[in-house]
Amino acid sequence: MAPPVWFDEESPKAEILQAALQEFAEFGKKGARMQSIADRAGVNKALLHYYFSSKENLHQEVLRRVFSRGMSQISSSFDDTISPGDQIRLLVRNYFTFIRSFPALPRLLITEMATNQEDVTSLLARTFEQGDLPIPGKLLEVIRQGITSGDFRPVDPRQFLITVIGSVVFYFIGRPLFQPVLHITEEEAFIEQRAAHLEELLLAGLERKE
Amino acid sequence: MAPPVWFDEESPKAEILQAALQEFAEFGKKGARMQSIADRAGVNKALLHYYFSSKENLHQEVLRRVFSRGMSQISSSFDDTISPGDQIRLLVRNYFTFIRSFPALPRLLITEMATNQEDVTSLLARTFEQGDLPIPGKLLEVIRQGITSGDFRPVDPRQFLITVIGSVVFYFIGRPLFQPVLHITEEEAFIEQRAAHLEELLLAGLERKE
DNA sequence: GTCTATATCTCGATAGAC
DNA sequence: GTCTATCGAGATATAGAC
Repeated sequence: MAPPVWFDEESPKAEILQAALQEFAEFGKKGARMQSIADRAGVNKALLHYYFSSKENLHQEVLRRVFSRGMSQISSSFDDTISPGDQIRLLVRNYFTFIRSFPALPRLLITEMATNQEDVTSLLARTFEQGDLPIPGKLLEVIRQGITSGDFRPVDPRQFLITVIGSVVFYFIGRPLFQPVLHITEEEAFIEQRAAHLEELLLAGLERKE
Repeated sequence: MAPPVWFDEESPKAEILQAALQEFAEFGKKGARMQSIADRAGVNKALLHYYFSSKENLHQEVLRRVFSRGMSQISSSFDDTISPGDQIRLLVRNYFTFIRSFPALPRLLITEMATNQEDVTSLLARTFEQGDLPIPGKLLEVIRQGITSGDFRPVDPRQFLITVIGSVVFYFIGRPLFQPVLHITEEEAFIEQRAAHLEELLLAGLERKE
């Protein structure tokens, strides 16, 4: 699968950001090489420093942009006119589709969460300040609605949120591992199936039994 | 929470392994520093090379030991005399408890999966050859049982497996992030609650509605 | 703004005394 | 077996020409 284009301007700056995104997602902050980023971007290594002054700073810039971009994309997942159950379905489906469209993103964030907790936390905090995050804000709200309307079991929305993100994201992190171990032959089909599986399983787990 | 002791012998070798485990879990293979491992272990840096010759090799040793240790611990989760539903409950509960007892483990493996896929894959392959892994082998079997007995919906066991691991593991990866963002004040209680939540949600999602 | 050349630094690894 | 001292590779960062 060809890497999706996130920074598609034709300026060198955009090329560098795109290349850096790839490199960081693949090797993590420490593992990434400035030379390699320069090569991918087709520019000189010194230019990276001209535009972003340091590797540290470049990394911050990439995270910041990808993150806010991702958030706004998720926002479109909500539709107040449908039932809580359908809203959850829609959200899971859209979140899955979004992550699928950029499978390197979970790795980028996970690696960051694992090694550089403060950075991500402060990044999140800053994003929070700029406006409401649909996740978790909106999701939590929908679950509370479903509980009061009697559609859902009385689950802790925070727990459910973590479960959704974890189960969606995890496949794309462990992908190269699952393929051999679980004998996944046709991956495209398996991924399609996974979207449906999560939608069904998570909703069934949430709904009250009658 | 104090880091659990995995290599509790008092030999320098064990001290180094324990320290390396912490360091690798925190920073990944590339990010880990031999000097820092030596400091944690309270030994000289040269000793690391004396015992393990290279960073690469030390890393391999840590992964190998932790992994086989973890696997044997999970094995005790199965009990053929109870219903498929209860077996799943038990498995989720035990798996959760195990991960909880060593929260650095997910990070160790995830960081590895994210940046160094080949290493983990080959490690898994080798573990496979030595005998059956309870996960996935035994879990897949239980699910198939439950489906034929009519207790479970006809889910793909592989999908369910990924969902279980992902949702259990994810909290411990993102922990430092969730606390501020989700306003988790009493973490011990939240973790207890999470075990119950996963048990309920995953089983409810799996069971056939009547 | 973009390049070449080079300085500087970090870190894994080794040599050698004890 | 354990330490001190140091080497050398590889990477970030900068100086300076164009």
